Amino acid sequence: MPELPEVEHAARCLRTWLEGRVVLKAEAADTRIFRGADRRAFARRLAGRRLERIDRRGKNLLLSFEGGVGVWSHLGMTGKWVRRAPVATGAARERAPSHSRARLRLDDASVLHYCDPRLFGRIAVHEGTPLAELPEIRALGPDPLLDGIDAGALHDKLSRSARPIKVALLDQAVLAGIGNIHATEALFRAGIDPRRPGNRLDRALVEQLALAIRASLDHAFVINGPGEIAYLSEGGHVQNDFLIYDHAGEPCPRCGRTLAKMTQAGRTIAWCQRYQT
DNA sequence: ACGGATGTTCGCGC
DNA sequence: CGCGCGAACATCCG
Repeated sequence: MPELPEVEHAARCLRTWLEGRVVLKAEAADTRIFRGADRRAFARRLAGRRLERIDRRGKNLLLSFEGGVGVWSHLGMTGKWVRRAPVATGAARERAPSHSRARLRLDDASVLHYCDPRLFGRIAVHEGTPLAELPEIRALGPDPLLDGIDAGALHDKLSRSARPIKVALLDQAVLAGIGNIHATEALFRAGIDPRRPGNRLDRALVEQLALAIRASLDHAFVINGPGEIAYLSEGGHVQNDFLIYDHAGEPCPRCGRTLAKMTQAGRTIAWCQRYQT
C-alpha cells in the first residue's frame, strides 16, 4: 500500500486514534517485523505510556511516547495499522484482523493492530534518542509534503549521478516518500523518458519534474477529498485512479499511443514512448 | 495456475 | 569504490 500519501493517511489515523491515549498493553507476535531485541522491547517498554506525538518522514511513521520511548514503523509493501473499536459488554469478542502482527491495547478499550501479510514492514523501539535523529531517518532526503521540493537542490542532487531518473526517484535519499507509483506518474506528467540519466536533466526540466511530483502526490489526496485516500478505505478496496501506473498496453491519455512497459532496477514502469522524451 | 505486486536489503560480478 | 542486477522476503489477487 504505502507511498507517501498512504503513509500520511496512516499517520493522521494514528493521531486520531492515539491522541492523549495511554497504552495499557503491547503485544507482538514473533515475526521478522521485529529485529533483534525489538519485539521484547515493544512488549515491555510501552505499557503505561502516553502518546506524545506522531510524525511522518517519507514512508516512515514515528510514534513518540512519554519517557523518551519511540516506535519506528515502516509499512513495507503490505503493512497497515487497523483500529478495532471497543467491544460492547456481553457482545461476542471481535475477531482480530487477518495477519495482525502486533497490537496496542489502549485505555479507551480500543485495540490498534499492525497487520502485514507479507512481513516486509518493520517496527523498532528506541529509547533515549529522538526518532528524528536516527541515522536511517537523517539519511532521508527532503519530504515533498513537509519540506516542499526545492528544484535547485533536487537538480544538484540529481546531477551527481548518471543513473536513470526513474531509479533516482526511488532513492529515498533524493526525495523521501516517492515509490514506484508516483515515480511512474510524475515522469509521465513531466513528459520525461524514465531512462534519461538523472544528471542530464537541466534545471528547467527538474523544475517541471518537481511540479509533476507534487501534482501526482496531491492527486492521491484529492481523489476522495482532503485528507481522505480512496484506496486506503477500511474496506481495503484499491481504487486505481492513476494516469498510467498499471495501465501498460492501454492508450496514452495524452497522445493515444499504446503505453509501453519496461523494467528498471527490478521495478516495472509504464510509459509513453512518444510523449515521454 | 501462474505471474506480478505499493519496498528494502543483501550478495555478487564487473 | 560505485554501479547494476537479481534474489530474497510471504501472501494475495486477478
